[in-house]
Amino acid sequence: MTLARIAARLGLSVTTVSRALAGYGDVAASTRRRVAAEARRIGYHPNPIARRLQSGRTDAVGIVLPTGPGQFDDPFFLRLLAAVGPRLRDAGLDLLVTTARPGAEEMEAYRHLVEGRRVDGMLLARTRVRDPRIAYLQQQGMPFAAHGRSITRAPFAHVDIDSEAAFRDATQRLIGLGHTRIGLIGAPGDYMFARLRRAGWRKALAAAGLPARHHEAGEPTEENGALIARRMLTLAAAPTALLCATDRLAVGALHALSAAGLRAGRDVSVIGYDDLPQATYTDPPLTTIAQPIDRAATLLVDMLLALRHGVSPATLHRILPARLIPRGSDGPAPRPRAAITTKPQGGLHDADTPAS
Amino acid sequence: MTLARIAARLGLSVTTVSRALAGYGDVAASTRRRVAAEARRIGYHPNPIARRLQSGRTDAVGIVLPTGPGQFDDPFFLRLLAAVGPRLRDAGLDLLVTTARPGAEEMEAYRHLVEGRRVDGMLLARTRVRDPRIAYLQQQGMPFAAHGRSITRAPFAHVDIDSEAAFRDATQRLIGLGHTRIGLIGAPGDYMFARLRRAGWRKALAAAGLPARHHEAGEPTEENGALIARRMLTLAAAPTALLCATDRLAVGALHALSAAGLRAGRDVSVIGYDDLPQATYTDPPLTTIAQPIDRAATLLVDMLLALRHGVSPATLHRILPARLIPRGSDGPAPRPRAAITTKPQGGLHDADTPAS
DNA sequence: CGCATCAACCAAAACGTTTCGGATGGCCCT
DNA sequence: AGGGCCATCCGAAACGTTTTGGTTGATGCG
Repeated sequence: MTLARIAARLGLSVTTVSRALAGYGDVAASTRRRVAAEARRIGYHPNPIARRLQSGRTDAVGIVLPTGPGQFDDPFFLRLLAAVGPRLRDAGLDLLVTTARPGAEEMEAYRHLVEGRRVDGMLLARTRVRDPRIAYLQQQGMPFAAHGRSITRAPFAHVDIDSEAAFRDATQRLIGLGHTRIGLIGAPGDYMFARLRRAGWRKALAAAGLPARHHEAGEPTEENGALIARRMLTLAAAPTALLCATDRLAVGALHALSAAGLRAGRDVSVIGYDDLPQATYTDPPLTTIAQPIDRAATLLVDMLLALRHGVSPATLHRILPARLIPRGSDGPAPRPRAAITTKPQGGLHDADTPAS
Repeated sequence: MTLARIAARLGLSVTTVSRALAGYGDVAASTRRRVAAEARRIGYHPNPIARRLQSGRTDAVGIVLPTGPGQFDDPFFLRLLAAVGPRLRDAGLDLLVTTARPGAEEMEAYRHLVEGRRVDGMLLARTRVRDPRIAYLQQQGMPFAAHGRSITRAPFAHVDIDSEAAFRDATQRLIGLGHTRIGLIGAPGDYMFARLRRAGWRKALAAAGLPARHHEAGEPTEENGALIARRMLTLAAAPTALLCATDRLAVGALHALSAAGLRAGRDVSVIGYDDLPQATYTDPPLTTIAQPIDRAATLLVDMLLALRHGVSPATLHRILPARLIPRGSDGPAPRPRAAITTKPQGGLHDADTPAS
């Protein structure tokens, strides 16, 4: 199983066996063949540990999955893993996955991977506006590529989705459908994606001369979606359309609507973001925004490889467009008064009870 | 950053520094303190690669995530990762994640991890009735713990959920509610879990003297759930209850119901399995079966640790109970003829069109 | 014939750790 | 004084690879 074994059996030195396998020119073709044959015969696989010790690289990249309320089964990360997996494989890189709750535990996980010299590259996602992870990695000089932007002094390699444009377009679409009171069910403002989506929504409203009232944010869970939708719908001049920062929020919002006796897509329009598999199967099917996650994953890995080849992070950044997928949960604004009349104050609470 | 550096600075040998840090008794307390102080000062972290080379272990475990149609964003795996992460961390084990489509690519992924000596333990999930991965790992002598049973010659470490009992109970519950035609929307029969759930369903029906008609299986996606439900509901004596092997299938089934103008929980009962976060937010909320995934993850890691300590796989197996979570998608069987009358043959197709 | 050139091979060092088997010196005991 | 014991320390080997800087012997050439 080792070079030494092959060398002994063939009466060669370890050096020659190593160089034969590595394809160096200074070994006779006949010898190379003998070595290759013997290696295949005994099922030789180079010991990656020994190789790493000698090369000083780990050929592994790390990623820390956030766990905890509202995060831990966010399909986004699984999709990212699935997309990033094959590309890393092609590049001969292993993927080390750690889980951590955001906060202290999270930074400890990064330290474990970085200072513990377990990886020589990191992937990170769900960037925050000021992201301590990015600051840390930069300070440690650890190469990394991020899914998402952030506000930093020094540039860093990243791919992001132009979700600002996506939300601007979605908002304009709703405005085009006659909506004038468009609420935003957002995600916490320290997430960069949340901020961008909010900006898109705000700008579209501003451009149309409409006020950006009705904004509330929460961790992107169905529960929060339902909670916030419920609150918005009981407002005096309730929104007739709800733009949601994620599909999970949107699913919750849809639930709140039907519990309140409102028909999504008719009484109130709802648009989400992510295009989860379930989005096709809500009632009505969810109009949502799909992001090119495979493409983003490929780019992220490419950037990581470029960084290892010494390319400066400053040149490595790409913004990809998202795509709106019209389905059934949005539609023309209801006749001005109708929406308000349809919304029964008490009905909300009635409908709430049996569900609990 | 190395032992040698500390040794040089302190005028000690590498051996002594190593033993001081490792807590051996043959180093003076004062020396130990000096070493510890210096290590902290320069931020020493032992190089795991060097350690691995010398110990012959990798202190890493691997898991291969199935990707591909219907699999790739199955929240089950993310939940498993999240649950297994902290336990592995506590045990000082790294987690290496690979992705692969089931089939040839999958076995190659296992070979990469095992023969490439990247891990010294494997976790595997979604076992199949005859599982080539298990056969391979056993033949290679690689320790592993599986989530799920399988039919093998030699015993192997595993945790499983008693989903047979769960499905038996769920079926009995439906029978108790007066249902006599209970369909099963299953998963492909080579998945062990699919077989167990089907067995539970069958046995409960047999015990009640009811026929086990209406069974069809597909990869557990919403789409297949909808497809199969649609087909079953157009049958002559259509089932009044649909037991689904997973929540994703159930979500699809719910969609098919409402598209056909049938009310879930009244006209047709639906029960799922997994308790996905969305399950609370379907319309009506999905009655489902929850599995103790955290507990299973803990046990899996414990088993892996036991295996490393030389415990025989034969003693390592646990079956955990699942728990039915009643919500709104099941209810009393409709009055005998009513159900059939309510189900409009043509309405199905009508309802189908706008959704596509 | 003597020298340069070239093809083919190899010994040894290095990566950073742990561990085996001592070595050293001080102390107590007889 | 001599022996034994103990506390403390250390040299060297080992893990398996890659790389550096060779050596060897044959061939070509003037």
